[in-house]
Amino acid sequence: MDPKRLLIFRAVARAGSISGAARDLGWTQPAVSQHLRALERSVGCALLLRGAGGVELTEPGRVLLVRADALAVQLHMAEEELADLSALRRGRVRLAAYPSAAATLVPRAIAGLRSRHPDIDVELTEAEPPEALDLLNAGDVDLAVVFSYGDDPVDTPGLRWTPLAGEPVALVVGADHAAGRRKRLTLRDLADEPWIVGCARCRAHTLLLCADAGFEPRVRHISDDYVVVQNLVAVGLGVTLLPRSALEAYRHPDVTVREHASFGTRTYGIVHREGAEQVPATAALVRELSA
Amino acid sequence: MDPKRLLIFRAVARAGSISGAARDLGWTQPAVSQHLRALERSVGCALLLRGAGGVELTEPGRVLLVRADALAVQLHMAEEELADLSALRRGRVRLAAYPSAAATLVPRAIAGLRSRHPDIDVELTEAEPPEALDLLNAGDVDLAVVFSYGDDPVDTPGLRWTPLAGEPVALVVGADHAAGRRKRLTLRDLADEPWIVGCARCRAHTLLLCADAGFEPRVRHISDDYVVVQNLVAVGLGVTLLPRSALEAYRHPDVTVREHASFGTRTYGIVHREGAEQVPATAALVRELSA
DNA sequence: CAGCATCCATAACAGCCGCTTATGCTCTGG
DNA sequence: CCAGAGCATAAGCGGCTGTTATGGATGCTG
Repeated sequence: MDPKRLLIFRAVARAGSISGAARDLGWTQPAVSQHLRALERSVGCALLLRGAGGVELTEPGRVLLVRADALAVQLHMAEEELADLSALRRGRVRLAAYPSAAATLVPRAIAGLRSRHPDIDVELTEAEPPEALDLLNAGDVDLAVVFSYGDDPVDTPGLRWTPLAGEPVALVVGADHAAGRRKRLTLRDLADEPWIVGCARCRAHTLLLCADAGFEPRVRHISDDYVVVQNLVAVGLGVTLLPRSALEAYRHPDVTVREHASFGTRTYGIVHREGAEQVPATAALVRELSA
Repeated sequence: MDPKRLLIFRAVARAGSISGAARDLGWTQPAVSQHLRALERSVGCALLLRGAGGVELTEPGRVLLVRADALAVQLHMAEEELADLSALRRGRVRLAAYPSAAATLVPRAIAGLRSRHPDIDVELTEAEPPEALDLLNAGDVDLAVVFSYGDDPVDTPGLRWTPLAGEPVALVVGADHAAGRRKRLTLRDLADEPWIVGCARCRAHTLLLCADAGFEPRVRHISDDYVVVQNLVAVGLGVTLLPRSALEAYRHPDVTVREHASFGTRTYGIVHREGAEQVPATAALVRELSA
């Protein structure tokens, strides 16, 4: 049974005549008449009695009308819901972000989105870039904020990487460390210090920079957590490199921070599945994050 | 939004891939692919993310799927219900019948219908022919059992009259009436008796027959009710003409009944709106009544 | 009571939707 | 690295789905 014909039948029942339904539908009368004939043939019994002055439903017709109404309701609700989603009157985005972004960039973006579109829900999951990409691939999130040190962080096909901005990486030493008082501080100056590194990517970046500077750092502590790392530095247990956003999110009073081009930059950006940018709520959050 | 495309979308979501849905639908993959594109264009956002190995729903897609499922349910229920109606597994017929038919022919037909199709409901309204035709025209009943004295009882266009059978009309006199003992009894013999007549049609028939017999009857009592009429006759308050079915429905012990060709015949039959014979339950009852 | 308006059905026709075939691309897995 | 599976696109064609044209039946109305 063709649902389109069911809706035409409904229009006829509603209008009380075939001609009336045709006017309502913006069609000609024979078009409606033919559809009705086809519908009656497909269901095998008369749905309406033709008489002068209009039509009247038979018992099967009345039964069918109930279903046709329900069908129209579902269709209408579907249109309404999608219109809401498209107009950002409601929606949901599942976002993954690494900790320091989750503490700085992301809250600002969510607040901006909420002010413009109060009924868009954002579900945030904190995850380091590799894990965030896994979540994306598994379909557990729609969007991920990740960082990279220059290279393309995405290796899986089907994912799209959009870099947003670079942030300088800073050298962090204890506040009472002698190096902190130097006018020009280079990595080389800290070749003999114990080093603290973070996740695999950050660790690789540190090792690379140090190698360029001509030494191999002694890695004493490992932690992803920029609060932990700064506390270690603050009490003199080592030195480290941290991107600006981590220091923006949390700044221990007893550390000294030095930015310099030689410490490199970290790029952060957005990753989403191909096509996800077509989803209104996701696109809206992307705009907020890009702003 | 085209409901057909909604169902195609549902098939894709269900199959997990466009190719799979195409196989389920017995179509080729591009056909489904094109419908999806059209659907996504019409709703204005991506409904599914294409990836190697299949597709995955977006948030709008998941929302839409709920509606598509509901739509499919309604469509399926509509098909089921109409199939039931067509197969006479359920249904309803509203029937009007004049009293003596309602007491004889109709109960037999309803019983026959019930034995064959237990879930067809028959709603009986007792009504004399003119009123029955009004009920038909007003759409309050689907079928009417009416009688006539030879002429076509239907004057309204859009109604179809199907005579079923004729039944002899009998002369009814009191059991102790002298006329009852005559070998050959004619109307002429009762020219001086008080007469009892029924409804307008029956009355006209009686007057016509008497006029043919050469006299004008003195109409003393008027009643549609064949029990009332026979009781009047039984106590000697008059004579009357009654069709055989009225005497089959009720036969007072103290009346004498004489059938003769000269008393005429009454034809009973069925009237329904044009097209109503296409309604399964109505057609089934018509068959029972005609049997 | 004729005449007109309304309603429905049918026939014939035309355009476009909708499905097919054909082809190319990407990604996966052995 | 080469099938195998999945999806997109282009092009073509058949048939569905509209249209116009016409006729019959009913009912209102002057």
